[in-house]
Amino acid sequence: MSLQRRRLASCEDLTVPALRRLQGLAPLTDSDREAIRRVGSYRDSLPAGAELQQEGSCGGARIMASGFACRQRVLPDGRRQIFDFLIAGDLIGVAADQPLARTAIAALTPVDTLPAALLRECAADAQRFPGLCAAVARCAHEEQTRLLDHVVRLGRQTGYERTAHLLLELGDRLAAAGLGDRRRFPMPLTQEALADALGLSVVHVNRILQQLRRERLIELRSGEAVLLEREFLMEIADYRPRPSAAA
Amino acid sequence: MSLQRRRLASCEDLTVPALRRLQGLAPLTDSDREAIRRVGSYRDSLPAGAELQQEGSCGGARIMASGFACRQRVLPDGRRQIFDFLIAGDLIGVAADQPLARTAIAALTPVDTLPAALLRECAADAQRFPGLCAAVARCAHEEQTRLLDHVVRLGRQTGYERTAHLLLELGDRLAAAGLGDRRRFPMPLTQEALADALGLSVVHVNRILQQLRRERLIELRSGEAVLLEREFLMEIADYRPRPSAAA
DNA sequence: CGGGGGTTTGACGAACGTCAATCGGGGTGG
DNA sequence: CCACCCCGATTGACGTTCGTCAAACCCCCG
Repeated sequence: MSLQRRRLASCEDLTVPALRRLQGLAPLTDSDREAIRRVGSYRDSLPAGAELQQEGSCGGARIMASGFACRQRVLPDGRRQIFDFLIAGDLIGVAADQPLARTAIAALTPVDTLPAALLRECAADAQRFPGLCAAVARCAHEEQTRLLDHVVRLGRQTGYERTAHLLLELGDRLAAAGLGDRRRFPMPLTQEALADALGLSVVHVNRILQQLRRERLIELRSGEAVLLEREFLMEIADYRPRPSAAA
Repeated sequence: MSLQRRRLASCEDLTVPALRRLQGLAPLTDSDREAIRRVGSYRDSLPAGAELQQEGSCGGARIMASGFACRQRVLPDGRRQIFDFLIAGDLIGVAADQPLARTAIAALTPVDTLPAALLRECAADAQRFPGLCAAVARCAHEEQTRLLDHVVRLGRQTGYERTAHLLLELGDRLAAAGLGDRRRFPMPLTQEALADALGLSVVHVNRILQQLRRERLIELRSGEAVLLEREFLMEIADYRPRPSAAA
């Protein structure tokens, strides 16, 4: 495995996105926060393309600290379908019983994860870590909600609508993780990754992006996306942010 | 609501499909079986088109006794996406916490359901009803697994492959519920329902079915489907039955 | 004998995929 | 510093899949 584990200097705290994310899902107590902070002493770095988890087997619990990954399935003839993207603050293998949690996971960019075996224990102890438990449940919740949206996108929207919808969703999620805001956020995904998520070909995704640019609805360059006309995009895509609760 | 509740004559036992189905999911004890049988004293009959549940709100717990229903979402412009079909023996609103369980449910044919509030309580009491609990969990499990398969179908398979895949899945499920076998089973779904599940237009579904018929891979008439070349269809659709466990 | 919902068919156009070539930028070795 | 290279982005040409419109058909049922 091309995995690199490093002890962290205390200055670079990779638990920040996770804290921010989980706090957005449920109110956290001090002990909740402390439990999350404790997992931040090591990180595992993986290169783009690495497989974080195989389908079926559920690896150890982890927190995404940086980079982009995806849940995916690869067909025998090489076709790939991406179920969902994973970004900083997302939990892996904490609510490990459901099928969605057992999909294969692959790194789309270089990825840092924090091994979080502790979290799994804490998440089973609702007495001492009420906020953490709620947040973990809500995270699985949101994943499933996104999967439902994904089905509608793939089944009943055009490529143009799908693309707009996905960009809006990514913007909201990244903003919730503290990476940029809903209008402007990091977008290091290749058009191939987008295509495999949207059920389109790379060439067609490229043309759709060109069109969105020509129409001055988005900008997309050097790893950053700008949604110039966010409101209009929301209409096009029939995008309605799902309530994420908490405060 | 166009709901009709009737007391049942003891001769027509509508719990049979549920018993058969749940037994296939987990070994049942006598008390498990008894709990299931007890819900069978009333049935609610709904006509095709009726809404069993609205999106978001999770109605009372029920067991599908007969007929076909579906989980669905309708877009503001009228487009509809079907997430999953519900058949005899399927549980509704028992594992009510996950988003998938809170989708809208509509009857596609006349449907009988058994009000099963009792079941929800039993399913929370793992001491007295171990098999029931396991079966309920596994039912939710299978639903999510089917949703993942559905995403792959919609995103990465052609209409032809999708259709074959869905027919195979329906055959396996109906056989597990004791309705026909995997080669020959009831198929009262309209082509419009198939289209809304497969993300295709009615016309295109019709042409795909015509082709499958011309190629002598299936027969489909008067509410019954026959998979003439099941093995070959499985290859076409890259269909692999998911392990359903138990015995 | 109508009527209505579902199915089937044809004609046409739009959405999307494939193939292939080119372009462009960042990294790397000389 | 520069040439090279590689991966991803872009573009054009062309073919297929799939959607839409509209009409006909069929069957079941009242």
